[in-house]
Amino acid sequence: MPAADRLKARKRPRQARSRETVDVILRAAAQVFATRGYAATTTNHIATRAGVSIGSLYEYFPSKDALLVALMEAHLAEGESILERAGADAMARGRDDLEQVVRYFVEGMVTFHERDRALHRVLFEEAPFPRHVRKRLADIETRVVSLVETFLRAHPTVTTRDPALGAAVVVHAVEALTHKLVVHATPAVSVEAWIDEMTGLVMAYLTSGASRPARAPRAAR
Amino acid sequence: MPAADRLKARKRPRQARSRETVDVILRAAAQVFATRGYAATTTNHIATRAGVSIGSLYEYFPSKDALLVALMEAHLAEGESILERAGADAMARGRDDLEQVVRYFVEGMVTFHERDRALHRVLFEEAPFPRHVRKRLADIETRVVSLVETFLRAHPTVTTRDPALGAAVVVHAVEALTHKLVVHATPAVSVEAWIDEMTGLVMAYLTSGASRPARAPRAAR
Amino acid sequence: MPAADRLKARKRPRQARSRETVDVILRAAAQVFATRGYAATTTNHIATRAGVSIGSLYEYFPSKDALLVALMEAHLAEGESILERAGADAMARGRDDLEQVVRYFVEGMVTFHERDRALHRVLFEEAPFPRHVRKRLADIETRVVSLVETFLRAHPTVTTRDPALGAAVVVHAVEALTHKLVVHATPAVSVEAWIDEMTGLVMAYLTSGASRPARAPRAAR
Amino acid sequence: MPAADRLKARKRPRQARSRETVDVILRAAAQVFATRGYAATTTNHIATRAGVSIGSLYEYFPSKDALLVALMEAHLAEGESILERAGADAMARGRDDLEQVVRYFVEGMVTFHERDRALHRVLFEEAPFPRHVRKRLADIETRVVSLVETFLRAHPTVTTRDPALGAAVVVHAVEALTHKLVVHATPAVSVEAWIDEMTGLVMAYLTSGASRPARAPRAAR
DNA sequence: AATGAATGAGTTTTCATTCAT
DNA sequence: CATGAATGAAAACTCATTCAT
Repeated sequence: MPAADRLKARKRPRQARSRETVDVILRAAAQVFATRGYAATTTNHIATRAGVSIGSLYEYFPSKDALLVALMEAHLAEGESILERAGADAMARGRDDLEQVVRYFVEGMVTFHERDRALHRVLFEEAPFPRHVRKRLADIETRVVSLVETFLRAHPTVTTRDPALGAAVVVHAVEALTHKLVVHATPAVSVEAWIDEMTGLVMAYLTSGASRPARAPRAAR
Repeated sequence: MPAADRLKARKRPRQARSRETVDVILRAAAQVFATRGYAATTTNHIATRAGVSIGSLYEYFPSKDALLVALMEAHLAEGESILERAGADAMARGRDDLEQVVRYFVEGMVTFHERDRALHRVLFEEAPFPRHVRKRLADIETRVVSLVETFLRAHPTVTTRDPALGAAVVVHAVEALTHKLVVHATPAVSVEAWIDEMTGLVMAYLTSGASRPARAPRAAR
Repeated sequence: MPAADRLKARKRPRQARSRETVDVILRAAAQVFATRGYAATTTNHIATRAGVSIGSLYEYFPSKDALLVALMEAHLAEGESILERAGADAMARGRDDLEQVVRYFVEGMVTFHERDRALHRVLFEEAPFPRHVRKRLADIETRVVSLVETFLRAHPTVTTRDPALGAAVVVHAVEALTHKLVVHATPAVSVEAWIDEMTGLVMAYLTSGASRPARAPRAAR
Repeated sequence: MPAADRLKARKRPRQARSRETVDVILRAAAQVFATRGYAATTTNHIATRAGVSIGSLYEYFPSKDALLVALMEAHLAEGESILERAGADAMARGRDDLEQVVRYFVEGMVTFHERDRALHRVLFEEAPFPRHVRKRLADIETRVVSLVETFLRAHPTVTTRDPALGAAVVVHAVEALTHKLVVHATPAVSVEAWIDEMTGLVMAYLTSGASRPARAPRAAR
């Protein structure tokens, strides 16, 4: 098999039966990866959990990593749809209320990360992804950043001087804080409080005239 | 061997020669883990790179993971010392200048993450750490958070209503953004600009009267 | 299924459509075996190449090796008919011309081997044949040898003292040299030149009074 | 591992212990290949037969085929030394006695093939050799052919018109007939009688003025 | 202490074959 | 009869770890 094909799913299943099998396998893979972590997961574990023979698994996925990639693709697709919905909601509620828009964005991000904490953790912290999947991730992030940038430019309340940089800070800060919240759970703080704080953080940043020109280079370390 | 000992380094080497060997092995381990990733690294690779026999490696480290743990310990120790120095610098320059303090903190964090990007990445994104190491990490973070909290409480300029929550947001935001910056390098933006932005973000947050009481619970997802 | 039946073709197909299917499968098998070699050939490759489902293939051939046996049977049948034709030609042109007879025999052998070099190679050099197929091969060879022996006894020009032994030498020499020529192609020499040489070799042997009584046993090795 | 290295032996063993291990493994491989055939042999069979762990086997041979290649190399080396000795013997006994020289050559070939019939059979009839090993074989054959050619040119008794072609015929005929004799054993005929016949065959060919110019092309088949 | 040969449990993966639809 | 999804035994191979020297 060409090395390049080792990450793609193998068959477009045609019969209903096999589409079911693919689903069962993917669900099992999500569970097992999430529970045992990437390294400790074996294809046999997944097949067993799925109640399917190891042969059937390889019928549809040519390697352990192909399963991971399939899972990631599904996860990202879900993430995009969640964020789109958040965007639509924000517009509906009125684009004038900056804080409301920010809040929807933050909530969307949290929802996305919460969907399946454990799986998310494996996908983003343990999995050895190939270049093209990492690229896909970066692309999505870039797209979100430029959407936010457009929004910032259009909005009168925003005082950020460099909207491109500002958008990057907002998106990454929210993404990273959410990741932290969800993945390395901080049990002391409620999800709602975190959402408030993130909203506050972003609002303060956007309306405080931050994003100033750089000062003196930092001292040698 | 009791399972618990499998992660501790085996010998406190007393003779100079032994200490050298341990260093050589650790340096080799850092390089190989960073280059090949955790899973693809074998103990034999490390031994070979270190110019030491596999037997000698096991003389000092009882398992592959013991190497990783040792590396992490060293990395964290370095991190702590960097942040301590940043703290001292900040105090020296005058605790009144809030922005300067924040800036030192941010710079310290960036310095820490930059030390060895590739190794940092392996340690924090790929490595399967045991409970007690994860705990050690969380403890350090908690310590830093409460230091920051104390500082916030003491500082008159800070308007944050809930200093505990505010400290957590600040520490995690800076940590997470720095991680993002360093590990998933964003080549378009200079390190200096990022430091400015993070400083601005934190300053805006701390001086804007954010950290308000929570509002209505978010809609069902 | 009794093990003994695993090598026989499964159905005598009676309907025209079935016979066609069998042919398609056999042709595909010949191509795939010849191209990829025995070990690297899978029954699925053959079914795909034949444009037939794997289930249908097993409808007609109970195992991978049954395909090989069927191919061999067909190959041998063809070989026998080629040699028979060569024999008939020789008789027609006059049995007195010993050289002409030999030449026809040699040409027949070359023709047989040339039919499908690649398949021939797989069948005779790679394939793991069961006892009864190997026996079938040996039987054919024996039959040819005894035909040649009869001819040698009858022919006045032949000086060979032990016609049985002589016939074996002639048949095996021609067979083996032809095999060499065809399978491990010697591109420098033309097929025609080889035929001449083989004819010359056999003629010289048959008319030189060779096949003498054995001499002293050879030295210990 | 680079694909190219998968056929080379892995380690030059340095310690005496490991050289022994390599020998044990090779001997076991020869036995198992010879007994079970190429396809039915597994690396575990070989390791078990050798009384060695599978890991040790892979310590020295990176693949099943690497074992086969090593065996072939050894076999060919032995073959060359046998034929060299035969050549030396022939020269010693007097280069004038053509028949004696031929006989030594034939005996050398038989000795070579007889060394280990079963292994020889596997090596030459079943084994899927890579290009470079096949090349090595062809090279040796070519070398032998040109030695024989030189001899034929020098010898006054030889009437062959085209010594290059004649040499090829002689070498391949003897090689192929011997192969036939030894591998597909013809139990009815004694080895000594075969040696006599082969000697007679070659003598007749060399002294009969064969190797004539080609005649009319053979009829279309 | 150092060496490196030896170990073998454990993984991934293939593919001939079966059988429900 | 045809289909192709499902099966699972079996094979190659790896690598953390041990231990005789």
